[in-house]
Amino acid sequence: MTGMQDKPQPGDRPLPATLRDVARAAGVSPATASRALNGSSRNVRAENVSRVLAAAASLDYVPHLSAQATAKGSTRTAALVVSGIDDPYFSSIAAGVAQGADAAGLTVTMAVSERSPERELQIVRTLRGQRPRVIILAGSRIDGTGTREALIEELDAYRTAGGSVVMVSQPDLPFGTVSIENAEGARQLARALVERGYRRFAVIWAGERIRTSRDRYDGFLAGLRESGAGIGDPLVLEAAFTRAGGYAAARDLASRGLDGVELVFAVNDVMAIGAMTALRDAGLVPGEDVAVAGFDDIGSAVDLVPMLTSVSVPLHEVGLRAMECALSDLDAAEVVQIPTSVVLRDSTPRRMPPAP
Amino acid sequence: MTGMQDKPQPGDRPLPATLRDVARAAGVSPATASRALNGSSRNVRAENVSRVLAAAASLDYVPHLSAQATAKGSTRTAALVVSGIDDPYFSSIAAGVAQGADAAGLTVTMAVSERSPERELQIVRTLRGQRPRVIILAGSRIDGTGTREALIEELDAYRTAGGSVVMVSQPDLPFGTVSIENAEGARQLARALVERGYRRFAVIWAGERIRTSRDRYDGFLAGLRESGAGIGDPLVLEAAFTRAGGYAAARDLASRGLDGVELVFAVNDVMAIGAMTALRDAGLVPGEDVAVAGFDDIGSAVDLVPMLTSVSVPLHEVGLRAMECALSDLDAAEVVQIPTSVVLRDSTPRRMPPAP
DNA sequence: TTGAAAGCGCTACCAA
DNA sequence: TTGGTAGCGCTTTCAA
Repeated sequence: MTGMQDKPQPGDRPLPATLRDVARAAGVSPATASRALNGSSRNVRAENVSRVLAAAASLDYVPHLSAQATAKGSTRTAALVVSGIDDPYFSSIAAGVAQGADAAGLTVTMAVSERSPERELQIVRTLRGQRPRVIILAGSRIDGTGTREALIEELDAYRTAGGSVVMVSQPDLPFGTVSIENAEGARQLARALVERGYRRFAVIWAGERIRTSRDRYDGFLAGLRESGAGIGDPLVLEAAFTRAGGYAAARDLASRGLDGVELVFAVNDVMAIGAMTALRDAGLVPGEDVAVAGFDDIGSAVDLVPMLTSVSVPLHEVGLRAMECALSDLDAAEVVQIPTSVVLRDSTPRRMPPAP
Repeated sequence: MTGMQDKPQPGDRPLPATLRDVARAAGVSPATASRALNGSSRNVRAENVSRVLAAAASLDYVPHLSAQATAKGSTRTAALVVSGIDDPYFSSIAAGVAQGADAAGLTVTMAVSERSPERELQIVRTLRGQRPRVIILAGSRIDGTGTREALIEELDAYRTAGGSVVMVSQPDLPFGTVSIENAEGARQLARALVERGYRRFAVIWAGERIRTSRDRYDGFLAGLRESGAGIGDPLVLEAAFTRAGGYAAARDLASRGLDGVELVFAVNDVMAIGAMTALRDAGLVPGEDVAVAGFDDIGSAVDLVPMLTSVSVPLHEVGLRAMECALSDLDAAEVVQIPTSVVLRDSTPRRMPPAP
């Protein structure tokens, strides 16, 4: 014992400063301090404003956002739900969302559903408790899981309470949607490929229950059929909606000697990338022995060999627009169409017609 | 006018149900309702628990997290700061963090600093107001920006208030750190490459001010020097810490005819990928005309042609461990080392010694 | 322009 | 085991 006092020194503040501390230090009431810090500071005497600001600075005051939220009844946060963040598709969208949120002064909370509709539903439920200003759902809808109605109900309740909901690429739900022209993009891709001379196609998709997968598949098929006669229905391979899925499907195809397929269309780029690697692993040269095309035009498409033909989707913009839609409080079921465009590259070289 | 009443119907609840509503519906006090819903429900009669639960369910009650947070003085959130989310390095870490947060029942809020230290500082400040349980900083430190002290001060205040801070790969700050063995990994890579027969190197880095860049560069240099005589100092190219940076640097190198360089080491994979594309665009074949190596071993390294030699960093695990460290409240400046390992692939084939 | 006071929705203490 | 009550930190009437 040295006789030293344990009593905190005057400047010792173990606890973060509260608004009351600031008010006291500035010699004003908490009400005035509050007004000076955010409220329309028009009605606070300039001198007091600076006193409060100075006090806040010297006390290292940081407003307690939760307290603010309870008092005001609203937060400054946006919630984003993705299937998986380590996927170029979602991380690009997330980047756009983050940018939009930042511009609007919102904090973004992110949740990962791991492609499970049940998990997604549970996430939305938790999110509701957070009272975010907006909820953006970017994961692709999966049909027939029985969670659809529950999800709609949950989101409806959220919206009724004043929140705004925006879906990315799921126009069949009754909410504002940033919709990617999946079918149309795939259709144009098919036509462009036929024009390049391809006739025998394989499509790697993720089944009809994944909305995005189905739309792109349907569009591709439509494009082929429109292209006139001489084009048989494509060989259809179902696989997981991931790189691994694309790899597995293409490996199987290769092991069967390609079945005469000239071009493999995978319904997204990561699947296409997996497919290209699988083909190479099977001793085939993508772009020469068999062409490959994808969808999304993720950034790395141009770093592949051969560069990947794809359908360009401005993913970053999709995220940004989703945020903007949410904030501009558009009509419930409004749909913003994001156009896509075909980008032909070396993975689908022009094909010489076979000798007659 | 139809004479219909505007008065809300009995079951009409435009506002979200509050705990009081639930309590009332269950015929208990708010205190009991609160206990039934979360508090150690040991001391609530079973019958009341079920009454409350039923009432909550029927009213679609979702607890107001902000209110909870103000009352309890603590939240269930974790904050993650990254340089940019659409970068495989950060999105993999983010995935790990998200998984860890999920396991701990935390919500994660994500902020993007766009590689600006000022922005990062400002983000941390805002984050503090959120009172998250943990803050994880994953962006690489940039020296000499004058924000270092301010950042430390901010984080210290946060920690004093009970939060826990974990940095990813920035062991020079006085906080818990998940440290990647950057120097050691690069050193071993250099040795392995020398062993494969390479002698003339170029290094594409992002300058000494970016800590990660410097550590990897230093390690690589050390590895070369240890490898004995006959190895000149590498050609050094500085570029942005991005794919575009790698592209630009390699383009310049190629336009100078490679200057005799046999292998280009880029201090991260995205730079290496950009470099490979630049070399190809210049008519060179990576892996044949010039070898390329990167660092991080991001997932797509095996989808490149040639497959990219790299130093493997378990990024997902890094994120997960960061979360775990934060939650296990380890000593302030504890450092968890994440080992790295060299992965040799086709982009650096064994090199035949030149004819004597 | 200002301050007192009454909340916001929830938790936690203290008696009962 | 329960309910009353006093907060948590902030905002926002309502008077002064």
